[in-house]
Amino acid sequence: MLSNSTKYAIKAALYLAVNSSEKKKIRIKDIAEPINVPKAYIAKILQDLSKKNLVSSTKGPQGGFYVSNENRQVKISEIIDAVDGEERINSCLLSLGECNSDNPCSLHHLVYKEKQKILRNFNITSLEMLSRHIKEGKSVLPL
Amino acid sequence: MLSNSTKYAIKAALYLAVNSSEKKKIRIKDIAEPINVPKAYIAKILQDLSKKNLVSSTKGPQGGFYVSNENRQVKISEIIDAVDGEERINSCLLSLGECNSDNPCSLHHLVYKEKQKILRNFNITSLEMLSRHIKEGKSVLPL
DNA sequence: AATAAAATATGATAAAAATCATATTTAAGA
DNA sequence: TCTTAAATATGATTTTTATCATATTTTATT
Repeated sequence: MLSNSTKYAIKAALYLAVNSSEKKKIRIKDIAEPINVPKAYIAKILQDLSKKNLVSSTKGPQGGFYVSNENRQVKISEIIDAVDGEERINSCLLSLGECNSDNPCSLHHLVYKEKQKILRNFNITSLEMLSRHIKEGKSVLPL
Repeated sequence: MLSNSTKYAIKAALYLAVNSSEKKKIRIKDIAEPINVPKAYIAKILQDLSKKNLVSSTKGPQGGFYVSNENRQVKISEIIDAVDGEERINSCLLSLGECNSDNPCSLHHLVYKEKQKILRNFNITSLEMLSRHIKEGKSVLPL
């Protein structure tokens, strides 16, 4: 459902949402370790997210990655789409080109309602909401 | 969510459910073309399914693959588990080792109810049910 | 201005998944 | 019993994904 890269992207973005701010930037190496993702790998992913303005960064001494107040409104779906592309998560389970209620693949009716709900949840849930959740101890940022 | 191999496995099993019987076996090459999957690739997958008694086969002239009446009761989940392993579809979205309502990852509450429903649908839906669906024109076996 | 600390850009390597090829085994039919 | 048609077993190749490495650019600090 989600690629490894997207999982890492979400973990990193959430880590930043919980631990960083405009005034508290975090260096690659200080992100990689707590979320347990190879440094060079998460660097590349964060660079992508930064270029797409989903997280923020500054170069040079005292630089690093962080989430701005704008970034806090970024939705989970935006991160997924940025890393995996919109195709992947929307595609038909059996790879039927146009799969919808008028032309459903054989598994369509087993999943489409639930899939719609999940996608909707991704669309309405922001980094801010999840980071609050984590800070309140209601969920866990893995590894 | 599903690997390519599992998609092919489901397509092939459904093709057999619709078109084969104990008396009408179908050769690899006559399956591969209509479902649009490379011959050698679908051969390997069907051999696996056959070894696990999810579809049936006989060697030699007049041989081929088919679904027995028993096979018709095989559930979609059995095919998925046979090809991808049970891990894949059950695993946490963020790869949290033990992810459940007591120890939820940050995305858990966005997906778990819907995921349970989908898994349940896979557990209760048989090849027979889907092949009837297809024969009635209510859904489409892709490609 | 010079230095050093950070991200950035680019690309190389490794691992996994998908795809392809072929020699072997089995069983029907002549 | 011989031939032939089929699956089976095994493994090679290709493509994609994940991972690692490094030279370049930017910017704060001295």
